[in-house]
Amino acid sequence: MPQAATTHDAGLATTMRISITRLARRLRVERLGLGDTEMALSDIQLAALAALDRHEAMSPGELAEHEKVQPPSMTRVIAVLEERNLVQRAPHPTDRRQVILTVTADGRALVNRVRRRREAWLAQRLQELSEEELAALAAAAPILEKLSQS
Amino acid sequence: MPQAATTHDAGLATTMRISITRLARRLRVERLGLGDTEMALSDIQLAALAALDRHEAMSPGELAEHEKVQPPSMTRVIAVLEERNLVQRAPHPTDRRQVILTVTADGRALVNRVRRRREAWLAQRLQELSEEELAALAAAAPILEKLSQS
DNA sequence: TATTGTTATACTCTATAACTATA
DNA sequence: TATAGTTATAGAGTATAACAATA
Repeated sequence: MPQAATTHDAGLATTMRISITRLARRLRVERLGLGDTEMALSDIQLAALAALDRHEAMSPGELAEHEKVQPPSMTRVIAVLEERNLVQRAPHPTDRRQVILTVTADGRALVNRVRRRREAWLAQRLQELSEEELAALAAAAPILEKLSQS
Repeated sequence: MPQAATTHDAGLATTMRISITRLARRLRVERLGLGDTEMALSDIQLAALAALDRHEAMSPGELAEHEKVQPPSMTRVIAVLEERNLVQRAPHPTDRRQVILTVTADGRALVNRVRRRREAWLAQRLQELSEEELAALAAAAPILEKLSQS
C-alpha cells in the first residue's frame, strides 16, 4: 500500500525535521553557555576543523562542499581558524589559484580537547537513556550521517 | 567496563552532534529554495504554529519554553504569525499580564498544507533508504524527540 | 517584589553578487 | 572564458538588557 508507506514516511520526516532542528538549536544554546575562550568555536568552525583533522589537507572549496555551505561562508570560517593558528595555508603545488589547508599542532590538540567538552550536554543526555534507546540511536547514527551528507 | 561505555557514548555524541547540525543546516537551505509565499515560514515559526495546533492554546512564555527559545525570540515569531492571521491573541481570563494564543482557521489550514511540503527534501531522502534503514530511523525518532525536549 | 511580555540593541551565521587572480 | 577564492553587503534568527504592565 503505497499510500500508507508515503504517509508513514511523511510522518517520520515531520518528526525528524522537528527533532533535528530543535536539537540543533539546543546544541547551539548549550555551546553559548561555555565560557572558555577555546570553546568559542561555532558548530561550523569545529566541523571544518574536524574535517581538516580527518582529511589532512583540503582546499576551501572542498571544505565548503563537504560542510554544505557556500564558499564565502567557508572563507570566513577559515579566517577565524587561521587567526587563531588552528589551521594554516600552503600554496597548491601546481595551481596557484588554490589554497591547501592543514591543521596546525595547536589545531589538532584543540580539536581533540574540544570535541569531548563540546559533547558534554548531549553525552549527558545520552547517559540518561536506557541500553535499548542507546542501541537504537547507535543504529540510526550512521544513517543520520549519510542523510546529512546527501 | 565504564571506560568503553563512556568512550562509546562520546563517539556517539560526536557523530550525532555533527550529523544533527549538518542536517539542520541542510534543511534550512532546502527551505530557502521554496518560492511560495506560504513557504516563507522559518523552522521556528512552523514549529510554534504546529505546537499551537497541537495544544490548542498556549501563552507566549509556554511556547518559548516548549521550543527552547528565549521569550523575546518567541515574541518576534508570534508577531509574524499574527501579522499573517495565522494565530490570534485573547486575554487570559484571570491574569491580565498573560496572553492566550490560538491558531486561526487560516493557520490550521496552512500548518496542515505546509507540513507535507516542508518535508519534501527529507521525505525524498527517506524514500531512498532501505527498509532496514527506515526501521532504524523510525525506532530512533521518538528518542530524538525526547532528547530535543530534554 | 515577582512575573509576563515587549522593545531596543547587538551579534552570529549564512547567502548572493561582484571582484581579483590564475588557468 | 572558466575556475578558486575573497570582499562587500544584506537578511534571518537569536540573545541579553532594559522596560511596562499586572499580580
